[in-house]
Amino acid sequence: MRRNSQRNGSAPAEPTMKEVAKQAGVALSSVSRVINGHPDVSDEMRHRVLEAVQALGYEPNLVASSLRRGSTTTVGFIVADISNPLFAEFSKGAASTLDQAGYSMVLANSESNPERDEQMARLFRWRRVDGVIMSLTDQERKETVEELLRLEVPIVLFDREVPGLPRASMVTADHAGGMRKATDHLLDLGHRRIALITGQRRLRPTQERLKGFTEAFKARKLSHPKDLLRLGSFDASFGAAVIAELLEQESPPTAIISGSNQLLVGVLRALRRSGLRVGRDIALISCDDVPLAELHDPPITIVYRDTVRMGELAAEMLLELIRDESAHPRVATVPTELIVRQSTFPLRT
DNA sequence: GTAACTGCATTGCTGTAAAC
DNA sequence: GTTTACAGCAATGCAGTTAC
Repeated sequence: MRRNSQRNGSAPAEPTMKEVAKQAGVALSSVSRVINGHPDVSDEMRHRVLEAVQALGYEPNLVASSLRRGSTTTVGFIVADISNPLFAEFSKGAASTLDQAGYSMVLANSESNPERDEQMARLFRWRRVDGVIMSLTDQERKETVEELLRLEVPIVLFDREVPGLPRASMVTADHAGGMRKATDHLLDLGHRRIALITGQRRLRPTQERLKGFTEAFKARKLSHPKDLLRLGSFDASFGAAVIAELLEQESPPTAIISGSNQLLVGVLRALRRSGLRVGRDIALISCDDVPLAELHDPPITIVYRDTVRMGELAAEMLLELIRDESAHPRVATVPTELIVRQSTFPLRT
């Protein structure tokens, strides 16, 4: 249990606050006040303590501090895929906000495995984190929801909705609005055979995107092409398989909307295999701005959302719930924007 | 099986000294 | 005598370990 290993007979001992107090000739509580910037400390006391701190090379023990405070000043962060640039940006925004507030972030990768969502949530409960930010792979999985209910700390969900969690806020994007803009853009260009490929139907972004997609058709009194809807997964492999299958159809799509940057990879692979060129043979819009979309030749039109800001918002909302037990959970929605690039074109009839 | 102890830092409360 | 500023004591947190 002791971290002062020399007391166990091996490496050099790390000085404790008690030793600093002894060296400075003051009480332990005075050292604590100096270390923590308490206002009721004289300059002379501060000087003596800081001198002892320097002489001994004392560094605060956060484990001991957490024990006394009942707070680890740590936030757990569960992402579905650590290699996804979307989550990298989201994490960046959250980490920077948490850092400014004196909190550390512990990142866990669920590998888009719903069981790991549950395991990571349990691990964070055991670690006594002060709050959790997470992007659930399956927002309806019973075991995961039960584990989240056992977490007695505030939660902020990224783009997911789990009814019944008492202290859970949500940060999301206007997916319906973004999809409506993307669909309108393609409809304006004359496309009618528009394929929508996105994740599982039970996930909130999928439901919202489907809503925006169908509304765009409805507003023009057109029926949306149900045979071109493919809802199943955000994986590249799903995107590739679905595009290969759609292109085999008697009446293939003239335009595709890909629901994620990972799907986009699969979509592009399948299009390349089929010999179709984006922006010339088939129009393509993707969701979320990643380097692939911008650097692709031609650059790909995207539905943009500020994921760094989403991360910042998630952290701000979590800190609100951590600091104020009476604070009510809330939903923050960031706007979406269509960034038009050369991957779409007027349909030649 | 269970009570006592351990690690280490924080904080409420109290005491003391100095200033007015 | 009262107020203010500051310092110190002692209780406290909790999970693992040790002693009985």
